[in-house]
Amino acid sequence: MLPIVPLPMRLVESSISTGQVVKEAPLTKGGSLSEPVPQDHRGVQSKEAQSPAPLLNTFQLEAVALFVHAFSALSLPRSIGEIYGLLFSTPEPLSLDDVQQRLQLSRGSASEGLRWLRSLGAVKQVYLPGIRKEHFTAETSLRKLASGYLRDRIDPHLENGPNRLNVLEASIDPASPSAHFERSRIGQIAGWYQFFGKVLPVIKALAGKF
Amino acid sequence: MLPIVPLPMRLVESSISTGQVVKEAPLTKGGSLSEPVPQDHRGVQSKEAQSPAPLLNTFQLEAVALFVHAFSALSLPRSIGEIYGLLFSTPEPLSLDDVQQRLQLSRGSASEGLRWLRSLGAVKQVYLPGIRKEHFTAETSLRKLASGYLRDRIDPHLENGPNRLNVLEASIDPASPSAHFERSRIGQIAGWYQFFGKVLPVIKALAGKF
DNA sequence: AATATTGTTCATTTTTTCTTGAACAAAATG
DNA sequence: CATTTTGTTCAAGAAAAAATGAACAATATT
Repeated sequence: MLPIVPLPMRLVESSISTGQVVKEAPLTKGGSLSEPVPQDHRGVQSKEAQSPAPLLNTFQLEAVALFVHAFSALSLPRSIGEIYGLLFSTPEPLSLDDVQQRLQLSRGSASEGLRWLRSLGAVKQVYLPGIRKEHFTAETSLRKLASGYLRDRIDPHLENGPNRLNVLEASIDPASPSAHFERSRIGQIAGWYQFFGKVLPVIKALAGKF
Repeated sequence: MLPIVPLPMRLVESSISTGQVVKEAPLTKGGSLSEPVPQDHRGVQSKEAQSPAPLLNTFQLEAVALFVHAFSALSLPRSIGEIYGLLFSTPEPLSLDDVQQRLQLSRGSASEGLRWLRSLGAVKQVYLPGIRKEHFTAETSLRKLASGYLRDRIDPHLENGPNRLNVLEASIDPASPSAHFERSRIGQIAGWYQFFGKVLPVIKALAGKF
């Protein structure tokens, strides 16, 4: 129940404890992200991989593993972590096709994952002159990452706060012996909302320095 | 994909927008948590419900709905939110059986849910003299709630930080043209860890005041 | 305008997570 | 020490979430 510290490991298994660098890629069909091809640290070929192995270098593999793991702390899907990790660890902007091919994702996952990351502000579009495909890079400013996440996933909950408190208040039967207790609970929740209203801006502000 | 603001609604549907108080309880078999029985705001009968309807009063129903919703923001299962919501909205300590019956949960869910909440520090055991069953109440101190959550779900990730950075560092091929870029990325991540190391204590401290 | 390229949507399938309930363990009672 | 009461565990089923891939839309190219 409730994996406190989930350890996702479908595409890539981090070498964090072993020292080895690469494990396997148990995909439905596809091949491994690292490959037979021994040491190949070319950058990113933004067009087509020609013969056998479009792959990730060891740094990219580890980065992907790291972000999959970190994102899982927020219960975000593996594909999201993979995409962000790849973009984060790659100097050049990548296209949808690049992402899809290198991570062996479906087109749908790559598209929706990129869209989600973009809407959060975790991925930026880069316009390359003379190139039709959209390209993307990772946003690495903690301020933007944090505020995007908080804005999309937390703020909406807080905005409903006052309304929710009213509903709770209205649900109290004044004739009930527990009415007093219930009102005190509402006060408790109101305090929590205050707390979040105070602390979220602080977090966003502090994040600006990193 | 990724419900930004999920709206769980299996047992209880909040009346937040409509003004009505209670909807339905589409359980596999069980009945509604509120009942035919019109207005019944008795407290909590800590022993056995005699005839037709062990139920929640309107305040409890709304509280359960609120916490199910709030917990879903953290991707916690509905049963957890229900249990916490019930304990939060009930003056008297409740036993495992109380919880199970009132929320129409399985024994397993109630037991594991309570255990998880206890381990987090969100639920306290209350020893009642002369009563064998363990009884529980909700912990409402934000400091305890927040620090328990952060301790269990976030801290472990941060503790691995240095190790993960080493792994990343080791994965860089110094001969690669991207080695410089990769090192800068590692610096970036190191900064993030610093940030969390700074901000988490601040959060815990601020929470102490609520 | 026909064709080719690029990107999104969404019904299905697959995977993961949650819930259930019965079997089991532990502790107290008579 | 047999029995009852209380609580946990875990295999199996149900539900929810995520991934897939083919159909579709939108845009650019010739």
